[in-house]
Amino acid sequence: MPAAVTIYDIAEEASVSIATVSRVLNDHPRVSDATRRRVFRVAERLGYEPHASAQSLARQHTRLIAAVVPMLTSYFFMEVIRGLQDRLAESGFDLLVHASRSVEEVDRPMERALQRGRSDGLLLVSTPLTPARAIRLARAPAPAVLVDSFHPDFDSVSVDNRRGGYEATRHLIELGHKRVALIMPSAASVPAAERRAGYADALAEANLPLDEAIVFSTDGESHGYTRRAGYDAMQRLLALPASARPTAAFAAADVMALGANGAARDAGVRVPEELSLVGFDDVEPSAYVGLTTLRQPMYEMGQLAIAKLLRRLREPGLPPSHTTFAPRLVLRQSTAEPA
Amino acid sequence: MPAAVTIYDIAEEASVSIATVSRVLNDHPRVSDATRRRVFRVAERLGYEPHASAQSLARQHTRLIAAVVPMLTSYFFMEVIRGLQDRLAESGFDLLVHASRSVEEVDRPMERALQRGRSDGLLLVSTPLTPARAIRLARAPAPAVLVDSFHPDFDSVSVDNRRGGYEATRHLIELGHKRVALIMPSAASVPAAERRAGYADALAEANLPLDEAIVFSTDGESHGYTRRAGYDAMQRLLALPASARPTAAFAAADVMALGANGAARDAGVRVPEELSLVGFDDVEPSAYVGLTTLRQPMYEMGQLAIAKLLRRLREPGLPPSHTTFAPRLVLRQSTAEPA
DNA sequence: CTGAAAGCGCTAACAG
DNA sequence: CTGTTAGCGCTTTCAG
Repeated sequence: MPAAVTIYDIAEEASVSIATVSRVLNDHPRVSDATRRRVFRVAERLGYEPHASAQSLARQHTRLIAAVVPMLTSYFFMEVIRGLQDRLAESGFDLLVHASRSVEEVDRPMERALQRGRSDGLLLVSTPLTPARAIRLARAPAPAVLVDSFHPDFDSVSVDNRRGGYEATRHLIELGHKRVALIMPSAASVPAAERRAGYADALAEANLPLDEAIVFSTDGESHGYTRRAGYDAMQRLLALPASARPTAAFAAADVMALGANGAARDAGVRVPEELSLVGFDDVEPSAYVGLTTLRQPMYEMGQLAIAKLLRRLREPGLPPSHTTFAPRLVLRQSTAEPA
Repeated sequence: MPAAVTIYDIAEEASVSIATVSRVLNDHPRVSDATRRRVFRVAERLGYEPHASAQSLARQHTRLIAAVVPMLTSYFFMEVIRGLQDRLAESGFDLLVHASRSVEEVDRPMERALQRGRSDGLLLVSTPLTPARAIRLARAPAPAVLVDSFHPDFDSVSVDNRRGGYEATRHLIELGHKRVALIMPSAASVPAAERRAGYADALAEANLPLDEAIVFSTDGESHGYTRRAGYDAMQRLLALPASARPTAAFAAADVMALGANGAARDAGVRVPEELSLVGFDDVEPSAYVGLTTLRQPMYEMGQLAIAKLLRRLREPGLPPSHTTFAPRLVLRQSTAEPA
């Protein structure tokens, strides 16, 4: 590898000082057109490119945005990240991705992302802001924006989970279902708990009882947002005596709905003829399978999150800005009137 | 934000020089246990953390690995990235992700990733190495490894596409199909062209003619790796007169197979009863849909790619190392004997 | 075992 | 308009 060319080399070749070189490279106004051109030509000829670390150190910022994301593999995060990327591409910032295996293990990557000189701003995705984390974030030099979670002190972008849970359940009730089950991940997941509250709202509004016997919640790693957990829950549901069996189910996450759908199919129970099913998220496979669900605008959430972060980088003094999207009911083929 | 603490602060508090502080922080052996302890305690108390850019500049490396990936959104890439991440997590390196909208637009992100002082190594995913790119990479200070593409001069990890295409087609032929269509993205895509070659191999081996009328290839953006393109291809296939219609199809990518499957369903053609279908990749939705396909070990490919890169960082002189995985036939419900 | 000092490559006053 | 000179925060000889 040929010795890297620095501004000193350019300065020498162009017979100017390094200060001048730096000026033209950062197109500072106070430079004569003649030298400007000369320096540019030399830089070009030598194939100069600035040294990122040196610039970061001198400028005291990195042009890097860090995203901390649990379980990178899920469709939800893919979409969010796609939104981030697209919005970021126009901005000259690059993306540093810190993934963790679960929501619990997010602190280490977060710590790394927060390290001095690592990045200019932080995106915390789907990570509940515990008091400890809030304190840590508050005294960090870089601003943070929350995606899919909320805290009064920080910019955030999220979705109205309670309302989504309500609409999912109401849709089922309006179709005529009197007994609708809830399949959900661990109640320790804040969004899940909110969706459950919405479920309860809809039931109450329709004067339907909330029967804990048909609320299937899952614990374990990744808060139970898995196809497997949905599959198991549906098996339990189908094991209920005919008299007690619900005619519909709201799964508080599409992955779970997909698993539940698989369990129904394996048990020979037809969806929606014998059982209606609605999910939450609208991840890609849901379209293939024809799952009715509540759509979160994941891509837009990612875009907006970056917009907010860039804005705050520009104007640090702004009060925290919160945006809550309304989830939208996407009607497909997994729901129908009860038999 | 409180003024950041530097090694100067620690040095002062601990009454030593910054050189000593630096030594204990990098656990250099030649330091007395007494001062070592003292410095550590002060650093701890002050909540010191090193400045990433300053370290990078002084050390002349970043502990960052850059991955350049087209169409980040696809499941294939997410799995690869998950492999990268998991293997990376143990290593102390962080991941810088550069995404582009398509294979063509990969040069800009690649350029950024290659900038001096940006990262220590590069992962080029699913990007054909044109001569120009090969030259660029060869004179870059950072080593690169290719994932899902090949070039003799660089480490690479890929899959035997030709063999996969061969096995997919042979599977269909062995079931008794005499007329099997090929649904593929643009032939400009190298992996697609290889899979097509495998398709031709299997046909030739069985003394079956290769009928260009039932080879449906797609052009356009993202090389046609889309659900839509698969859908359209299947529509064209189904529009063929009954006598000319194939009884099976090999789609050279799962996304396309999924789209094709949708088109069949929409046309009332049952899979596999009336038409067998096999895909390539084994992305997640394929399992939901029951698609028979050829699996690429995406996660493992990602892991291995990082392993190779870290290895090369350690031993730059090594000759290029190439690994080719054999795709594995995953039997599901989309293939059967012809009616 | 420890300190002084010279960088790493670039930016940004401050003079002129 | 341009050059000199301090840094940015850390690592690493080189002496001692």
